[in-house]
Amino acid sequence: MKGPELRYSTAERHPACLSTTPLQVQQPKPYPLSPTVNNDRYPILSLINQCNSTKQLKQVHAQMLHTGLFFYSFTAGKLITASALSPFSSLDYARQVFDQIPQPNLFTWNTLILFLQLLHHCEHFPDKFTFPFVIKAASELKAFWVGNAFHGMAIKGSLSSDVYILNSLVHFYGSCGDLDLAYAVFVKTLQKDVVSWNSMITDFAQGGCPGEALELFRGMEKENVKPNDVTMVGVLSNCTKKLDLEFGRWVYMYMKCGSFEDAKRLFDKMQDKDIFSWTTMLDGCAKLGEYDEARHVFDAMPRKDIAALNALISAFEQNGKPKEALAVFRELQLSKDAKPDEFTLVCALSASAKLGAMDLGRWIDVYIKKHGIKLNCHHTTSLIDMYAKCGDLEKALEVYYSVERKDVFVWSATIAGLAMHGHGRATLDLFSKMLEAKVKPNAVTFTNVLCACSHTGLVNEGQRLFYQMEPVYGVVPGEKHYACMVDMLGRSGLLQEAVKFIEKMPILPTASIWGALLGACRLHGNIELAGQACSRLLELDPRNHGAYVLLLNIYARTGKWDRVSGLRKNMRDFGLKKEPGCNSIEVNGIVHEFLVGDNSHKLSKEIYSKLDEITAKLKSVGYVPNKSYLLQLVEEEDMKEQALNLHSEKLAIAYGLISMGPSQPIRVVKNLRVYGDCHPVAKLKSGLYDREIILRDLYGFHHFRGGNCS
DNA sequence: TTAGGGTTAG
Repeated sequence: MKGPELRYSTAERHPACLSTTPLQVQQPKPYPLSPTVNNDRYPILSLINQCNSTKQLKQVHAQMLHTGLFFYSFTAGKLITASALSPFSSLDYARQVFDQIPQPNLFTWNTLILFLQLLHHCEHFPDKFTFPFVIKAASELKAFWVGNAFHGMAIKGSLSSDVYILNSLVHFYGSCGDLDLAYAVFVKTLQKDVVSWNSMITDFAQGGCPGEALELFRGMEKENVKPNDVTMVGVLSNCTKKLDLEFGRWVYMYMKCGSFEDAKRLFDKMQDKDIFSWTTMLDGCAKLGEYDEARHVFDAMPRKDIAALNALISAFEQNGKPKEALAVFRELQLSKDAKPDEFTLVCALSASAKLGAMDLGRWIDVYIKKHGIKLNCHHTTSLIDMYAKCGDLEKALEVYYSVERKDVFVWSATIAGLAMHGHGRATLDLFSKMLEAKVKPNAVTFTNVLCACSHTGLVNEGQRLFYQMEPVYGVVPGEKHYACMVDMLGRSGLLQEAVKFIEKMPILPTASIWGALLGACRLHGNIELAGQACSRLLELDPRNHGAYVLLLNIYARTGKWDRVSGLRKNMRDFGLKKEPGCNSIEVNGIVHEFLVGDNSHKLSKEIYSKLDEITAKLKSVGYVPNKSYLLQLVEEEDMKEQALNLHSEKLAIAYGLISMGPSQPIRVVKNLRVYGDCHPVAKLKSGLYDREIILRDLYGFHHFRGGNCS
């Protein structure tokens, strides 16, 4: 909200404002233009410089409004500087210019306006205490020309060796994105203090030059400047924010056991570290995968607030550890010190979605309603995602219909929900509605839509959309989209088209693209092409277990036993092991996990006797295990698993049958693909026990009801 | 007087 009475409130209270006739004071000459900013790129700047009357300036002003240049802070800033500091200056006009700038930061603008008034009305030249303030204001506004002019004025006022002013300028040029100028000022600072180093390090870190930041970080050590918490927090949080993990890990190692007096100890020794520093440290450790260290930091925190808890929960949640995330959430639920806030709820919902923990998800939904928390788009998206991933598409759609505000995240989550439940047409319809609502789709939206087309055989529609992505919607197709297209063509049997598509792609094929082709070959039994795709896939991803197994199968089937033994040797050499199949089921808000042949559950005995009962029942209705699945599996482990009827999903379903009420649907989440005879068996079970069974695997949902699969 | 800083979704 902006209003004139607010905007000028500070300025109008200034005694100088009582004067009606502006004083004419000698103005400093404009500082020469920075050599790194090209005047040709902004011809308007030359025009501004050439003006020698307010009338001319007004003409330029009008032109800037017309072309939109007025709405860039540095061109607008230049206009303000020109109108306020030029020989024909008029502060009233500068104010008018200021008045037209949309949503200015009131405080910083007021600082500048006050400064300009000071220049107009005060007979003393601003001193070394004035400049850091106004340069800071210019930094916040990223008003290059304004700050640049201050730089010139400071030089003119013989203040250019003051370390405070120089440090401010380093920060200023950095925040305007001019690292060269920032560095030039930094180098010229003769008596650098820790703030000088920190400013420049931060400029580099935020300006996308982590290498230079690190170099400087080392430079501090050489110069015997002791880094402080600002150094550490700045460097570490910048690299984790950008997920520049290599850099982050480097810094982390440096901190942990590095040569420079051990920065970790520095952190431990810091006297005045506040909760921000602690949380940054915690977040940094967690994001770098040092969970034990993160937990350690968390436990050592003298005071923990909700943000610290959130940092821990979200770090677990986003690094494939949803179970650990929910464990922390449970601690929070039990503790009286802190209450979950909107961040916590979003993280916990997301973790519930990943685990298929619908009881907890529903609890959060109720919590939100009970506490009258107004849904924002983050909540809405997470709720839709949670219900969809827990298998309750109706509930997900209910949330979607219940909210008015829908951003691209909300739309994309709903589209993804429809897609994962196999509703291709509905996905496309929703996508059209999204366009009608004038919400611009992004890369993720397209991945979801293309995925739906691929899974439901809507090849023409998918292709049409894919080729519209860039020209119509301005979304450049990425690896995932190309992989979707390969999957779409391959799945529908157009294997040669898929190969041609890969050859013509403007990007180099990645492992996931060969993986998509491989999947299609498996589906359509094209052994020759599968062999080629496998080889390419293994070149790029030599540790891909699935590709090895498939290639082994191909060689075994075609009798190429020498190759089989060669591959087996490779696998042993690489120490490759299959990712263990794991199924989870949530009962009364607790997620139980089962591995193959698992007997660690406390009700293991009951589960296995239930399994026997199920097997007997299945036999009695004439079920015969399909041995053909065995032929597809070369690995002994898989054979054993299959032969012993101990697939982990079977254990999970058996547990569901003994522990849940007869009307409750059994929801099982599998970390891999549902395969073998588990699908037909689950179908039979849903009929025999009159239970709804919902199986989620890596690729989507299988709903079983009354002996049928949707 | 100057530098920095924590947690959220598809």
